[in-house]
Amino acid sequence: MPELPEVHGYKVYIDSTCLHTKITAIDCRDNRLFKQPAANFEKALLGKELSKTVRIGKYLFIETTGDKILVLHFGMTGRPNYYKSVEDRPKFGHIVLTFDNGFHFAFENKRKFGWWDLVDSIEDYKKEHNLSDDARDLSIEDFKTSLATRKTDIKKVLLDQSVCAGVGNWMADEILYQAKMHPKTKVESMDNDDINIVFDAMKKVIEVAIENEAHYDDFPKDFLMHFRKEGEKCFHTDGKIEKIKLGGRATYFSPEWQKM
DNA sequence: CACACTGTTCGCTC
DNA sequence: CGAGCGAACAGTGT
Repeated sequence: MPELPEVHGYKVYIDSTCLHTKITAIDCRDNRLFKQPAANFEKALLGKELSKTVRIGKYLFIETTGDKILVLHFGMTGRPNYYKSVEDRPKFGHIVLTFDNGFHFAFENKRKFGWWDLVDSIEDYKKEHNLSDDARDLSIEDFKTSLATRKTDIKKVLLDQSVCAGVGNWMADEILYQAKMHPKTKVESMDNDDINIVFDAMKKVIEVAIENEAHYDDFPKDFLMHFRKEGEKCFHTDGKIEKIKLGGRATYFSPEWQKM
């Protein structure tokens, strides 16, 4: 669920709610969501303020007035929720920060694949975890360099966070639909034009999704998201949408529209 | 009820 | 060392 456009929305949401207010409490119901001992988070956050957010792909870094930078990953089912009264704590709000204005920030995470970490440097973290530049800012040169050494299906490569950080399963399908390219196209078989087409489609999908605040219903009519389901009708060909497994993930595409 | 679903990480092979 | 692959992870929804 939360891919680049959603996490972008979460960043905007957090920027407009949680910054520049002192943190007075932190509560975590399940320490497995913490990549470090809970005491580290208390030490790094209590009495501090969140000051600035930086998003790279699906990772959200939150700088603080303390020494540490908070890293949030929403996993597959995460979202932020800023609320006023204690009884409004959302059901899956497993981690909650309380601010000295009385409001609370819940890190909702239904399936607990999300997590928090603490780091000293965003740049170091990006290097250690092999994250590319955010797909929204990625240059065509870097994209081409990444693809040059790859020998597998284009869809799998699009999902690689060291190639275009932020692209997830639905975006990869949408990018390839917009690019009229079969998801199993081998990267090594793609020529320069093919790569440019996929790159441009990626940029288009990102911007359209962000403009529409990742609200799929508002996407243009020719976007796969409206019929991304087995047996549905392709907007262009009226052919049926097919479902296959690629890299262990459900992949939807229109065989008549997307050629190898 | 068994399984699908989602993204990252780990362990393994080459 | 780096690419590629598949399993593991959690737990709700179907």
